[in-house]
Amino acid sequence: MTASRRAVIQVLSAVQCAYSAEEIHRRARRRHPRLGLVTVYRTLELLVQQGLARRLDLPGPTRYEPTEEGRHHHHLVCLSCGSIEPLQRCLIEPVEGATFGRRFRVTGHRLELFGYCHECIAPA
Amino acid sequence: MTASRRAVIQVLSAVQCAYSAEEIHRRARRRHPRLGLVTVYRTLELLVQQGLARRLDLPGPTRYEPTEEGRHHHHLVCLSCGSIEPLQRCLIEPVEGATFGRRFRVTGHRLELFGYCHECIAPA
DNA sequence: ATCGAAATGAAATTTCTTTTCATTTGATGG
DNA sequence: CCATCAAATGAAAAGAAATTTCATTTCGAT
Repeated sequence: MTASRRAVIQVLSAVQCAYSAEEIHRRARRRHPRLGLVTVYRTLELLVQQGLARRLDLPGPTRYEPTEEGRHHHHLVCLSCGSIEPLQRCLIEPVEGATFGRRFRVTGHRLELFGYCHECIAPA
Repeated sequence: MTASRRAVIQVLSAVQCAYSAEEIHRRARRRHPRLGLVTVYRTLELLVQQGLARRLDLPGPTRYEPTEEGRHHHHLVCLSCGSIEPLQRCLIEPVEGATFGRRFRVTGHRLELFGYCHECIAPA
């Protein structure tokens, strides 16, 4: 456990929803200025493999968020401005552990709802 | 309507599930060999905006598929080999048109199930 | 056929991510 | 407390995916 990792982990755990590696880098740098972006990528990769972070493939850069118990949520992605809001309710039937299709064993899921955020519906 | 677009549209409409721009390019080239990858990107973007294609952000390159009525489906993404299978059943409650969270208006959704495909569970 | 706007393709560029490699760090045992 | 050494780091370079630029071509309406 190095200072670099600690900085990344600290920032990520404070994230509620969907930060890009660059955003995490910018924030973690405040604590640890010599931190390289590469290390952020490597640490995030590590956390994903350990199940501590989730990776979100959305339009634009890959985003990450912590996988805290009891904080399962989905995402509302604005098609106009690209903003992302969490949606606490889970809208799907439990699928983890189930088997589908051609004997495909499910271990996780990801649901994104696309549409238009409040700002974009009613511009200031 | 140009020959290039026709080639891309023809290939895309034959796709059932999740092709990358490069794959579409390779196939469309068989009909129209001077077709550039750039035009494939541009045409796919156009089709997405017209609601004729759906864009899938998954690990790796962005994938595309036609949005044919009555063919709504989700994806089983193998975490081991990266293969993608369609899942015809829709597991979520209808959300199109509904409003969630901070007055977010939903127009579409995307569900991906992650896990391990038959091949990867029981290697040959 | 002719014209003009829209579309095209090649090349260059940008964005995001990963690899390489010399240097630094930190846990471990003396 | 310090020496050791594998693991981790960061800078630079490389690589993948997607976009922009711009001169040329194509389509379709005269």
